[in-house]
Amino acid sequence: MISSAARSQTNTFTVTTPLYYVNDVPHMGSAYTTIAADVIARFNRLQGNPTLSITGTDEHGQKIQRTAEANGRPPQQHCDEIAEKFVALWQLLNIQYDRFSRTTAPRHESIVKEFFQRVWNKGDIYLGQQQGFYCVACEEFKEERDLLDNHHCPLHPNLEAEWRDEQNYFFRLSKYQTDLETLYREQPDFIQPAIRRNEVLSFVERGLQDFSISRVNLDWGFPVPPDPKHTLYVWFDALLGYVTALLEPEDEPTLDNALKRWWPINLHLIGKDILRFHAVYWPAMLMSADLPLSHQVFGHGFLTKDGQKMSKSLGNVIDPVALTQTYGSDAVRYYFIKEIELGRDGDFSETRFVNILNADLANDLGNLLNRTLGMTRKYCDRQIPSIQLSDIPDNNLLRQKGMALGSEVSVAYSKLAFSQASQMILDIVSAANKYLDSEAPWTRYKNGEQNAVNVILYAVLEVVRLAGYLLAPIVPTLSTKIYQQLGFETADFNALDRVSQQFSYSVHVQWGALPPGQVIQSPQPIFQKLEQPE
RNA sequence: CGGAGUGUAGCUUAAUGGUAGAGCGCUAGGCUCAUAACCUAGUCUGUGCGGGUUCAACUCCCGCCACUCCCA
Repeated sequence: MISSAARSQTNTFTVTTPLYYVNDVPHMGSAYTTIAADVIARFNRLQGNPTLSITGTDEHGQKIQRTAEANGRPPQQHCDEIAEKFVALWQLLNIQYDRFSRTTAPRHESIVKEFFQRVWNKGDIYLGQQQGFYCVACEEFKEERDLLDNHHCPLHPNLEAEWRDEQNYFFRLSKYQTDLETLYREQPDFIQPAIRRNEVLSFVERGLQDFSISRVNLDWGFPVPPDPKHTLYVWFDALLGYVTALLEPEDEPTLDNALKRWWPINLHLIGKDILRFHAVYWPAMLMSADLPLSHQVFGHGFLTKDGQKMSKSLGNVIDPVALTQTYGSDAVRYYFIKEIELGRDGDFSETRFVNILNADLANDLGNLLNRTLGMTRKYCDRQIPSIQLSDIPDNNLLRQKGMALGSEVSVAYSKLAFSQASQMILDIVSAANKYLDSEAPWTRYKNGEQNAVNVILYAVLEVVRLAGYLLAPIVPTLSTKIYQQLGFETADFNALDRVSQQFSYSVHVQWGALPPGQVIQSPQPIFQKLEQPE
């Protein structure tokens, strides 16, 4: 949960996705993390908070070097090509990031050097001997008992772990055992959700060991400053990519410059597989460098497809590019945000995907707007009915729900309970459909009850407006269409800095922000129904 | 081997020990303002398996099965 304590005084909000490893093209899991991060970033921008959204790519390490070699190209070229694919996917998914941090960027090396020096001066780095089997795919040393009989890593059974006996530089993680335990105790929200926190706690309780932060026989990475024969371990440099990302483009790459505005980071949104790096190693590194810690690490769940783990060998991976090209960014964003509770594992089924989108966005919400605008055009001369808010009785169900909705949904967003937020919004939409049916404004119009018609139509249009506004972090393009058809012609929820001025959160999250008399546009479907694949 | 978690209808999911609800899907009826939509009803007769505690168990206890994660 992002409590108010987890915000800095100026209300700035800094969120990161992982810097994705460029070993392969982006997969659905990366897209999922990034969508969620984009939603919380957009929610903060909508509220008018200065927001910095960070993503990027992690490009060093032996695995990258070897993949590039296998493809017959220099590592940098390989990284460039893959990074480009990430950029393209984020654009396709309508992700609004502020920084795309690449760990091969020259300015990143400056930050890493400076940070390393601080930790070095602290005496937290020493030269030691590391022996063991090394899985290049994991970029980790493995205990022999954890390997399969043939010395293959269980996670990468087609790859033999390599015996290494080498001098490495180590980071004194063990020194921070107590400080970390204090952190987890005093700041219980630091790791979310609770299940992930427990995982980390039991890991730390067993006792932390220093970890190796350098490799020899590896060129693709930054040299260890005091000993260039060694190359810095990929994770040490990758985590610092978050810091480099904070630099303004024109800044000199120094720690001071990086940390002056957006530090500390409010939220690291990650997949549960890289929890330890973010919840243990990273805060310890920051402690060593005497820097304030990030406020929260949230480890979300994994995705399955049709109930099965996705894997290349099974050939059942979701291609996020193809999916988005087929169904559009709003659809993809909505499905993963609404149908899967962040933090729990979730399933993707294409049948379900199409069903849910059609039911929620085309039928319930889209058609609600469409039918109500149609009546507004016919019964109210294309204008939002001119009523006083007080004309809607206190016991009007939509009014009651509508007045409560804004703050309830805000709380849900703040807790990263996106699924709950969208569910509450869809609930009021459903209530509006029932309301229309029971009030039957088409009959009342024929009976000459114009005042009643005005009240009914206003209440329903206002529900749609409110729903559109509150859904904007999730389905910005859809929300834009809703606002424009309601007569807010310049609305564009993909331009949130402007929206937060023009349609301020404090006003538009309230019941009754729809201006009576405003001229509506002709109704157009805001979400075309999707078709089931063959 | 150890530790943690999950298992509810065809699918996704709710339920301080107290009538197992909802949404999607499917079927029928209604309505006619609407994107074959919406509303209502029905269907779906489901708590992984076996014991135990209790007036009462999805919930607590024991064992088993299946799946997931952690074990540097």
